[in-house]
Amino acid sequence: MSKADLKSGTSNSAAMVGRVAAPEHGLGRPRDEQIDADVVSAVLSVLRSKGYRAVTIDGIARKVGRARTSIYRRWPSKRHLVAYAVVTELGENPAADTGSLRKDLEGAVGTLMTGFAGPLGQALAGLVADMAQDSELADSIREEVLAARRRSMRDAFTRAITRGEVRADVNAELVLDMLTGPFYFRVLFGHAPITRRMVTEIVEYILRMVAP
Amino acid sequence: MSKADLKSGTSNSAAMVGRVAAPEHGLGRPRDEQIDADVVSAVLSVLRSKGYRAVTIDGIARKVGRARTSIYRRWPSKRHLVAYAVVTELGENPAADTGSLRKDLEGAVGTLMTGFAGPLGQALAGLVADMAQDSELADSIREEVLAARRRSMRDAFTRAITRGEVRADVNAELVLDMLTGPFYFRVLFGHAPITRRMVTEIVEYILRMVAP
DNA sequence: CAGATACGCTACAGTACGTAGCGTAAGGTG
DNA sequence: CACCTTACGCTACGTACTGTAGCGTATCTG
Repeated sequence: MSKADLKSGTSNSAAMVGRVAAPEHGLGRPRDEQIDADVVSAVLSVLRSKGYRAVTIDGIARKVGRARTSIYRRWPSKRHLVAYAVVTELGENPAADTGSLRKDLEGAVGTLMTGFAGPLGQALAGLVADMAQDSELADSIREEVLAARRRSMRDAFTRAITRGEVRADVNAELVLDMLTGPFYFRVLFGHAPITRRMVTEIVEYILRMVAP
Repeated sequence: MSKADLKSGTSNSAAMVGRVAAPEHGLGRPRDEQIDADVVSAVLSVLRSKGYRAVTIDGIARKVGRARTSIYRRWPSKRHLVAYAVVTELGENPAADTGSLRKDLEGAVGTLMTGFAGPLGQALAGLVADMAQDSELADSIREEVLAARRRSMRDAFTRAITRGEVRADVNAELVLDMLTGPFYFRVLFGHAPITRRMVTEIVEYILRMVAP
């Protein structure tokens, strides 16, 4: 599945975080791909250093030395742009299968932690607010930020169940939320730090919880 | 501790979600308390029906038939107003002590769930975004929305430890985040519903996890 | 009565959003 | 080569909301 095929308000089937598509018949002056790359990296840079609110279309345009309209040609709004930038940087999430539930989970949760240390962590609060008023964007973000990780972790549990390491009747959705929810919770509310130790500790607790 | 003693940007010691204080010497025309009440209830009503973004100072003022300036006289900004309204409606959180850890937790988590079904649930995403760029407001909200509940739950665990129902070496902060984080997670991302069954189930899982 | 503050009103300055129109640039196709 | 089409940069709008300021009037205390 490639990115970049979600038109302004026209979702086809699966919600996606994407750019406005360029025409397909190949006529006319082609898009300057450099602009896409520069804009995305400028957004990530501003996110890191000053947070979501500091990202403005005008500011990004000036930063990359382009016209505001060139940005609106690609993304219908600021929230789409930020979502796209963050998802692009997150990249794919390979579903690890180490044969050990503990290692599978530590891997998945570890990459989550790493992601939260970057622009995603800075952007998340703003994106969550945008999700609350744009259900289509909400679908996209749930799909591209949450779903892939959840699938791989769910699979890890399934494998562990067949190996007999985990009770067969666990509520996987709830367990996944207990496993990852605390990271989202902490990054959004800032009441406690997110550490590497937290990763091993929470996995330890989850394992104890789901043991037969 | 009474509300209403946090001036525009001047916090005294403990961060609070409050109004701008009226003068104390009793001179001059007194504030019309009716305005405070009307404004707060209008905010809660708009939160319920249309969400955080739909709350605008101008809209609230027109809805209660008052001048915008009368609102700014009481709250320095929209985010303070919304935070105040939500916290006011949440009310106090009595730390239950039923003698049973299970019941203590089900009670505390149950009221959290109930709160999320109301205006707080609608406001949370917006408030989280505001917290990210206003550290003073973040302190206030952490204190008034999270801290009281956490304290009472922490106490419940402490009592359970002395009764020998819970391992003495549990990481209370982490366990609390595993207990409540999933609710925040779901209300903010909407990937799964928050149900009454979820309350009993998550408490069940937590109990299994912290058992000696 | 004088002093002090609240209230409503109007006006303003600022920020950001997203849209529209136009001249020019840069590719394809006949 | 002319022609079509689209991208780009620019300028100008229109909209929405924020938060502040000044002023006349209302309402309290002493």
